[in-house]
Amino acid sequence: MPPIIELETIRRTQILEAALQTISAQGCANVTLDDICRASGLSKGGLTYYYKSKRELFLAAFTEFFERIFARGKETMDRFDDPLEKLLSFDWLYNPEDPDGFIGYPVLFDFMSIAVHDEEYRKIFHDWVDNWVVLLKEAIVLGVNRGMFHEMDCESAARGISAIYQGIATRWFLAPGMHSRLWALDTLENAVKGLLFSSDREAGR
Amino acid sequence: MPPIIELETIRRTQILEAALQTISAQGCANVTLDDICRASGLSKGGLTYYYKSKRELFLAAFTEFFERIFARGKETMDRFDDPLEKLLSFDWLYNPEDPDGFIGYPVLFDFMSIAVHDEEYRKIFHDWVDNWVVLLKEAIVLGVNRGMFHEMDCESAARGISAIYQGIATRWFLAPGMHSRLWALDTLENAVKGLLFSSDREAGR
DNA sequence: GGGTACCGACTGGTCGGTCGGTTGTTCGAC
DNA sequence: GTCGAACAACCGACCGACCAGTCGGTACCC
Repeated sequence: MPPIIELETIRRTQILEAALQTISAQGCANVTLDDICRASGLSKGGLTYYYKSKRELFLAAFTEFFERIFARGKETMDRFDDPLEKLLSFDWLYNPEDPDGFIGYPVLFDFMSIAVHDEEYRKIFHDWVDNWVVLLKEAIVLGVNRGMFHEMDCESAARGISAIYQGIATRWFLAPGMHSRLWALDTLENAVKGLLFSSDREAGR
Repeated sequence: MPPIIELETIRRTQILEAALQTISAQGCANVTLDDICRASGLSKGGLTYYYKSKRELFLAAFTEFFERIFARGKETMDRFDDPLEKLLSFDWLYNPEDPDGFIGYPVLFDFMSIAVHDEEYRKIFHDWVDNWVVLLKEAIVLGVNRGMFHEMDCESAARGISAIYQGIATRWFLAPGMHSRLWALDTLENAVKGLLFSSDREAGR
């Protein structure tokens, strides 16, 4: 009788989880394979059995990370019906109590600094951004169709909102003493409204 | 007769320049002292003579970097009289031809990913952000005094504008194919106007 | 007995830091 | 005026720590 869940699946998620935790806590540059072995409860040989190289493991870990964050975002967004509320539903990003979100920042920063010099990493980043854009764009189109927002280049606006989220998040996370959760939410709302309700905005990019 | 410029000053800037170029091109994690030696034209011994450790050298390089960028921003901003124009004067950030700005992105990304796990780095980041905030806040206060913007918490708004700049810049740099210069400028303008002209914005944070 | 899953000692390469040495310059003693 | 001591500026071979990847083994199952 085969096991209900593939052992391989268990091990791989176990390893990726350990990798993400370790990367988040120590930063990519300071993570050794031995660290991940310790965190995952496997030996070096065991690790190598599932991931042939450090690079392969890291790429898998980051991919897993982006999938998780995106799933979380989509899930939260789907809870709202109002387009504007959908677009502002990512306040869990600015919640230090939130385990998913908070652990993610160090991972994201590490990822981006690597992506600068690495084509394959950059590709993952692009895909991730594109996923967000599709999601946000749907909400914007919905708002336009309902007459809440005026006509606009919805994709550009979606990219803008996504970028603004990240900019605010960066400050909020790296300098929390000076940037409160309230500041983050307030700034986000006004900036997003600036994109959606600006009177002189044209449809062209 | 002593030399007109201190030799030490020449060497130190020579080394820091080499370090920044190398970091920008290869990424912190891939930079060795030998790389910087090669780039600066000094030997390992010569390097060590001026900077006792890799960490000390890197901290000095990053500090130098932040000073340069800030000086550049201030200089550009001072050219304008109109407060709104001042606040939108950083379009050189979104110019791939600009040597200062463009080389800076990889450096900034590297810096932030280290700052996550390093108190001393984080301190430098905080100071840098604070400098920007002071600068932007002055322009906002000016606008409020002239009656162009309504009353608001000028510091919060300054922090918001600064964060938005960075968010847009991040996307523009890391995924240039999907985020044109025009998109960056357009998004920036609307988001900033959202902060400055929002009707329901209160003075409290 | 062959295959899957895993172990952990070992190795080879890399890199930050060290250190003995060299060159050139200044300056006081004679 | 010159000798040499002291020092600043710099060189580059070397060392030792660290670490990714390897590989011969083991245990268990079919």
